[in-house]
Amino acid sequence: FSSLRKHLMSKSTAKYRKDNQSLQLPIYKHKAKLVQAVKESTFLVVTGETGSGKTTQLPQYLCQAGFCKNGKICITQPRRVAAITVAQRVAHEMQCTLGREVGYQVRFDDCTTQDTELKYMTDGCLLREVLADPGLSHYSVVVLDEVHERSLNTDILLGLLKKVFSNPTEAMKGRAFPLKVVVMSATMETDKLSAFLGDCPVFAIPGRTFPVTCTLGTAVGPKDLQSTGYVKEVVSLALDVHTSEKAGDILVFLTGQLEIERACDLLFEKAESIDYRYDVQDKTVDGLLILPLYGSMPTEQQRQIFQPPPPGIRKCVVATNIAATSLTINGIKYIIDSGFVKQLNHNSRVGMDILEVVPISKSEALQRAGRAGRTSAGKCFRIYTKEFWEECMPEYTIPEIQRTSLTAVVLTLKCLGVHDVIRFPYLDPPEERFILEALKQLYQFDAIDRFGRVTRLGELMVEFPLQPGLTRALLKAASHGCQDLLLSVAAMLSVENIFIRPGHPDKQKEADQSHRALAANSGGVNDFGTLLSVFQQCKSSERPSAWCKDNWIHWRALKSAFSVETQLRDILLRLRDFPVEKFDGNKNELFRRCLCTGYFTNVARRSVGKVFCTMDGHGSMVHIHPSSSLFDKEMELDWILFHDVLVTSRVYVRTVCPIRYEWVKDLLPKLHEVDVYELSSVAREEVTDEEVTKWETREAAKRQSEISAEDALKKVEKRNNENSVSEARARYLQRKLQRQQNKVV
DNA sequence: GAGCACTGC
Repeated sequence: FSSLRKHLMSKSTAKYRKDNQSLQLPIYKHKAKLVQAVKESTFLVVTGETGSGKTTQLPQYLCQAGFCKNGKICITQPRRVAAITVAQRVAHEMQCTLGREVGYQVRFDDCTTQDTELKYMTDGCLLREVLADPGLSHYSVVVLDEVHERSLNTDILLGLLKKVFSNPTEAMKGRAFPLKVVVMSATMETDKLSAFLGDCPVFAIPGRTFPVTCTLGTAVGPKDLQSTGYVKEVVSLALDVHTSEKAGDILVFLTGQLEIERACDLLFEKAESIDYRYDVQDKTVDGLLILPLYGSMPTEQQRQIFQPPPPGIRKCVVATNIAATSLTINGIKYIIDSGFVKQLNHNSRVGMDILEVVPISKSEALQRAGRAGRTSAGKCFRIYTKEFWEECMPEYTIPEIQRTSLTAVVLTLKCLGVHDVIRFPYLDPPEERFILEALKQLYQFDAIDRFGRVTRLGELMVEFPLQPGLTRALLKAASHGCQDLLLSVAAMLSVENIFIRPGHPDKQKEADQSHRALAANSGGVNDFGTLLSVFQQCKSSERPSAWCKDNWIHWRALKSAFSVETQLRDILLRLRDFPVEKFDGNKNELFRRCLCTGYFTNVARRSVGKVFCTMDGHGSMVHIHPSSSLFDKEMELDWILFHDVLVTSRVYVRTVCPIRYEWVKDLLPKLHEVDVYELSSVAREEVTDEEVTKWETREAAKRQSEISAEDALKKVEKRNNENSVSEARARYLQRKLQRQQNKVV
């Protein structure tokens, strides 16, 4: 006994010895009560601002309290880097090797072992795990962190966990020990969270941040909702701060690469004209270091941002929203907030995703301001007026689940046995038409049947970390034995843009020329083929990174495409269980036919001149984007298929491939045969066998009067484009006009 | 005749 005791004691002192830092964290005082709270209830909401130590300490407390005896403790994060860095820190604090007692799991990187007790992972990873093990049998505690960010995956996990306990499934009953759920969030909306989880207890931990004084401005009012004139304002404000405020770095929030480059140019121009001998009040500041920061920037260049500036020099980082959550820059004391953000919204009226500039929410504005108070008191200068704050900025950002396409989510839920996807317990339910649209698309892909039940194909599809359309095309290819072609194309389409297009006109020409050459080398007939060829050329080249540089291709993006391709290939090998179909034709045609199977919702036919009309039931008028190899060849085309849509001065389709009508002839009527309201009634309730027979009889009757492809065509072409796509375009044009006027002044 | 924020599997 004594030796065992000794062993345990040494374990607790060596393994869990705290350095002074963690004892000083605000959470430490609440340790006993927190552990008690977790013991006493199934759900617990823990709130605490940045600096409270909840992410690093709470899991350790639970581990020490014996929660690891039965199973692991997992802590989810919305981002990869966060999962990895937090795990590293906790492993260091517990003085153990990363990957042993403390580990992390993110896509492509599983750093855990059988013995891992604390597992930090991305929310997406846990969701995949739930698919394989709905009872979460390996875990004793599930901690959802950063819930206030409302990431799509976290929202789904939250609903699933609630559902599991409101109506324990077989999987849960089979558990040997109870599961505990801790939901951690910054202070906002905690009442709502607690109410959602059956009025569970809320535990508040004080944060350790410094006060940030905020001031409103005059540059942007309610009338300037679409204005882009704010760049000039932001620049002059930054210079004001620079010349009148004490030492401390500046962080400016803008919306995109272009805006940032323009602001940096302006800043550079003006900062050069400052005479630092006389103008600057704080004599410790001798100059301004201007640094742009956005996601597609090379990683090396991004790293520069974190270097402390030379003595006497003030750093001014001009960034996108990437600096709001993903990256933390030390030493920031001043924030300049434009009040806008670029956001991808799904529009179910036209069935398209539209990237647009919108005002940020009040909570987001607070978040931005908070970036100035991490190490000392700070100041935040907002360029918008009080009226703008009150009238144009919503309280909270609309959660992702309410503004994205739900096709993949609905399929995941269905595969988890959630039949009624409309009445699933969402913290914030998405609009019903978003769900119906998803059901319709899944039906069209043959992933679910008319009764909303997952088909064999749907079960296969859910295994792939891809957009459903791409998965569908890939599985079609696999059944024809030509998966190699689609594997690389699917990988290329699911990573960030691989074509580099620099800002300087000379280099732009050079890059465009390289890209055109790449398209021509691949046969020059379709953009999907170009992607395939780029993938193959780079992969077989002796020095792939050099090859990318020569051809203006993002090496970082291509590297991830290689990993994705390997992963997809592994999944395909593991499944192997799909029907094999014969096809006698050439490979090029087969390739494009497979694409049609996944993209028949993205088909358009040329109507007048260079304008194409989509066949998705909305009849939107679209143009081929100038970056496409088919641009300027429109008159030779009839039917096309495209990967995505971009709304700017026109509605553009990108990544295009010519197809033949015969290939989609049998698929197109699918777009019109199913009535979403029919699906809706099916979606709401479990279907009995009796009902199935009833439906099948009806369906048989329907099939006789089935709508022909030609009818579908006529139906679509009648519609015009008076919808929100043109609204979005009008907004873009207005912005452009204002930008031009701004330039003239 | 070009204007793609940020995540994630």
